[in-house]
Amino acid sequence: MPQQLTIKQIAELSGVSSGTVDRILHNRGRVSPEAEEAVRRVLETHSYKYNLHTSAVAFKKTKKSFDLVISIPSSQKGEYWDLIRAGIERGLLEYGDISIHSHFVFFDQFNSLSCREAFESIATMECSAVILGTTFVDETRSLCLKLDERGIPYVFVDGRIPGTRPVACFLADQKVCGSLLARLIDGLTPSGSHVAVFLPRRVGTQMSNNSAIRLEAFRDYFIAQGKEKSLVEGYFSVEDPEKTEKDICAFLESNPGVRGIASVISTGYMISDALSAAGIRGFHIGGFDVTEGNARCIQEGTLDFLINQHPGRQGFYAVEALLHFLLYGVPDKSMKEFQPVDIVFRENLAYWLDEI
Amino acid sequence: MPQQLTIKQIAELSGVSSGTVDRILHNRGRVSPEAEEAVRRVLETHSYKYNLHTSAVAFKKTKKSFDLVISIPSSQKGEYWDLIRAGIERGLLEYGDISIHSHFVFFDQFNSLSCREAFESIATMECSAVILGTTFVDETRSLCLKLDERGIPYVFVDGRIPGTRPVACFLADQKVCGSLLARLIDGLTPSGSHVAVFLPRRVGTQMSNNSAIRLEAFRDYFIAQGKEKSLVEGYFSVEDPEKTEKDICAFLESNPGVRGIASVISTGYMISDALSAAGIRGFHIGGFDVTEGNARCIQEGTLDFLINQHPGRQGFYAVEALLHFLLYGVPDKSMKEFQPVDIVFRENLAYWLDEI
DNA sequence: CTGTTAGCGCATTCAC
DNA sequence: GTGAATGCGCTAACAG
Repeated sequence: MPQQLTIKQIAELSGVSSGTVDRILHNRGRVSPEAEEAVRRVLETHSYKYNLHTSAVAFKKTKKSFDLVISIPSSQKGEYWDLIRAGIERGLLEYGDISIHSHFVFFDQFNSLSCREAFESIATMECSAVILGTTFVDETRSLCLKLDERGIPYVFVDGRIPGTRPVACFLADQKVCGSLLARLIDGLTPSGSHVAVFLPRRVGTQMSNNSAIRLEAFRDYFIAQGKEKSLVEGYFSVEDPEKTEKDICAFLESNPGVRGIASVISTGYMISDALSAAGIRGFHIGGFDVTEGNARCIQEGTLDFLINQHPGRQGFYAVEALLHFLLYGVPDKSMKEFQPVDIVFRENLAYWLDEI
Repeated sequence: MPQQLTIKQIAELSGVSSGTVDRILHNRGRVSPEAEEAVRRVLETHSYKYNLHTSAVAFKKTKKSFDLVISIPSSQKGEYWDLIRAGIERGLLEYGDISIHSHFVFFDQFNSLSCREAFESIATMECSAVILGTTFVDETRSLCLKLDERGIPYVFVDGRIPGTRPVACFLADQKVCGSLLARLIDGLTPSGSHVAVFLPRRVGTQMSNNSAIRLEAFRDYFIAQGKEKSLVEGYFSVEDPEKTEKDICAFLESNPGVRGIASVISTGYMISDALSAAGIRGFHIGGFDVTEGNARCIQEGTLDFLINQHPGRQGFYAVEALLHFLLYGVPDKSMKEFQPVDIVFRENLAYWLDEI
């Protein structure tokens, strides 16, 4: 058990004061080269592990208070973005001993104008840091440029935007998601049958970047498998259960070879519900994320599996990462951008239920 | 954001001192009913959230030092129990600011006598707490009774023993493990083919309890599926690659319908390696845990999937749970006995590689 | 039984 | 550019 040195001990060993060691360890500047050299030499043979607890305690003294602005899509209770929101709230609660004022600005994930408006209001807002749900690329980039100018740090949840400089981002590797979706639905369906991948039908909206990557990886899997099983694409309305049902029934009628259905978005339960309502059985269905609707269908047995991006954790980590940066001025190196995805069947659903 | 009260603030509000509030909040006794009543009344309208950081800092002052005894099976590097050991070490390191002396006592997981010897030596050992790998039921129970008498707390990793009183235990739900194994291997193999479940062949050892439960759940799955796919059982030597190869080749020759192989223990990679060595292809294989050997085979593509019990996390949590109990005198309510299992394919293997 | 208080390790302030 | 001093909230020891 190697004895952990404290700042004070390092100070003694190197013949400087603890204040100086602190300045060196945290790159706060205003140190002479000699002092730095002396401390570096001690650090070569001894290890310093910064103590989260005492550090947090000491920070409290400053009574710093942060204004966090969080802008993510609005969402029904128990749906994807609502789970992210809940994760963010958990983070705020967990770090409740730091004084944080949070301000949520929601926008419509299917309406770029609504996002633009939200982001424009944020651009001039007085705040310490921002958490952004990355839905619309151009709007996000435009806001980030302004935040960069103002020196306001930001983190992304559920995406990454090229050309921006976030403190951190938390998302699932969408290629992995798409491949797993393909692999699992392939496994569930008999050889020779067809597999359908379903996309949301929506007027005037382009597919989200995440869905596009998933879809590509999904296709790649089937291409790599050769022509053994063919892939067809369908669209379904996510606005109205009756329209969904009509879309899906029509599709399945004109594609009789299909046995497996994969949804690249988190509203797969709507497909299950549509089939149940129409009294159709015998299809295997896979989707994304342990949302309220999906969990119900898994329990009912009308949905076979989910790829879970763990949205709550993404939100939680976003808060953690941002606070770390606000407190220490540097990103938390231990945090990983790509979060693991869980594969969820009925058997192991229970582990994730307490998040919805 | 509801303002969190500190102990001092509660003390002021209820007209007692902070020491008294601390005694009440942590059930340390020696308080008058009146004081308790006054504080309870304040707590009805205000919320107190105990501050992990300051608490941890304050504890350091006491310079309490704990002697932990950890007794788990010995294991090759990168194998199952070695990953648990590594998780325990990570825990000890993470809490390195608390002074902990750890003492490992390894035993042979296939030799109950070795376990008995190890546990008997522990029974009289001077220590603050114990972590036990639950391999042999009778030996463990016998030790726990003695520890109970001496008031020494203990936690289990990888199991649970009826009739004992551990502070916590960390394991995967073995029924879930067995069902998932069955479901996944079923999905990978064509209908009409057979599936083999492989058990370790070992002289004079009964199957471990975990394996037995997995096997039962595995069988149950196929029984519930009807007779569509039949299940056969095979045994393989885990001591010597050549014997393994001979066992498996002999088995597959006499069971030509088999297309899928499931291992109920974490040495599934030996099956993959045996098939590779024999130049046999075309089988789907599933096993347990992201061990070194299994991870390699997943990457090579000779093993299809793993059910990962996350052994490192189990070990880590064991340390956390024990320290929590040692410091606060009560079990950490937030810790769950059943840990989630991960389903691992080649696509998402990367997330777990840094643990081996 | 109760109140008071030292000090855990660190971040910050402020004389020097 | 530097170091001494302060206090974050809590635990435990101790004096009453």
